[in-house]
Amino acid sequence: MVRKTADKPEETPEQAGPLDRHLRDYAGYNIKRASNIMQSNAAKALDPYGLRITTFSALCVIVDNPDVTQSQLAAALNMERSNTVLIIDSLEEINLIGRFRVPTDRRSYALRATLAGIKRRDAAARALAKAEEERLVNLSPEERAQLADLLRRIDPLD
Amino acid sequence: MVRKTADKPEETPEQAGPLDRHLRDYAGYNIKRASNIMQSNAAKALDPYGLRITTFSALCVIVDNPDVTQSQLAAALNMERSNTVLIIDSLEEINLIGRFRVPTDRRSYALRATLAGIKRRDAAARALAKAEEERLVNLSPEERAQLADLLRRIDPLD
DNA sequence: TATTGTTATACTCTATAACTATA
DNA sequence: TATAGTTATAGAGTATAACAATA
Repeated sequence: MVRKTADKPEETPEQAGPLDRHLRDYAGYNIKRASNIMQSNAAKALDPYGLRITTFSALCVIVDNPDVTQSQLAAALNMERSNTVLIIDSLEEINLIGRFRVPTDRRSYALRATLAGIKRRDAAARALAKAEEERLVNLSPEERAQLADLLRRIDPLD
Repeated sequence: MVRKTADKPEETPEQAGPLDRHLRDYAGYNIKRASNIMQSNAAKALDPYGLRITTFSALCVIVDNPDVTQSQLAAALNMERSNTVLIIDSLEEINLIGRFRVPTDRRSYALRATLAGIKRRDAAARALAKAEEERLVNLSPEERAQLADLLRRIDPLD
């Protein structure tokens, strides 16, 4: 790799401002940065409960929707069916959920949370809500609702 | 793995609404979903220019800040120094940027975009802006500014 | 001692293709 | 044929530790 020497270092940048000033014009860049912060914050909050963001999300859907199938779960969380398998496996291994055969369609499994799963979800959900609360302290309730609304209009969800 | 049979399938869910209704109360969940959409949209827009999101972001910073160092770049993009290396490598391999030794501090490299790098950045930036425009068509200019402001208050940036 | 760039490594998330068993 | 779950695999992003060269 041939590397030359900087013979004429720029004394002042062409334009003032932060190094990423151009990127800040992109909604995707701002969303990604905020998302990274929220994700690492959430991961830290969930870790004491033995859950990652993906396993917590799946557990939430299963607790709230008894007998949901893996395909339905994948669709709800906007992920590939194949990627749900290991997530479900790890929740089943620690006895937070169970797979049950559906008599009327033996291809699919009905997923149900155990009592331990429900308790774990509830405790983790409270911890996560608290962690988000601390992180979003700069936003009023109205602003948080507004943020959710704007984001929903990027991702139609339903 | 012992799997039982669902002997009492729930006819109706405990509560109405989408499967992920509980998760939608979390800002992190909504941000992540919107972020995924913006990211895949951006990746598609940048692909024809031979750039990924990470290489485009780095190229942007280098074009706008001649002689930036790798450590400064890492700090600006909120990433680890070690992870900039391969990104810089790939930009250098296709001759969009160059590493130049700094006489006053021989530990660091000054990064500079080539003419081709500047042109590639400009073309890719236009394509990305257009792709975002299409994706954000449901948001007015005021709402986009508001979104950026709310996100910035989650990620203080400066 | 501290910093810059680097290498190696590992973990997670994501995406695709192909397989099986059932429908 | 089509669908549900599964397996294998690969790419990308992210994080940590340790090293050489330099300050």
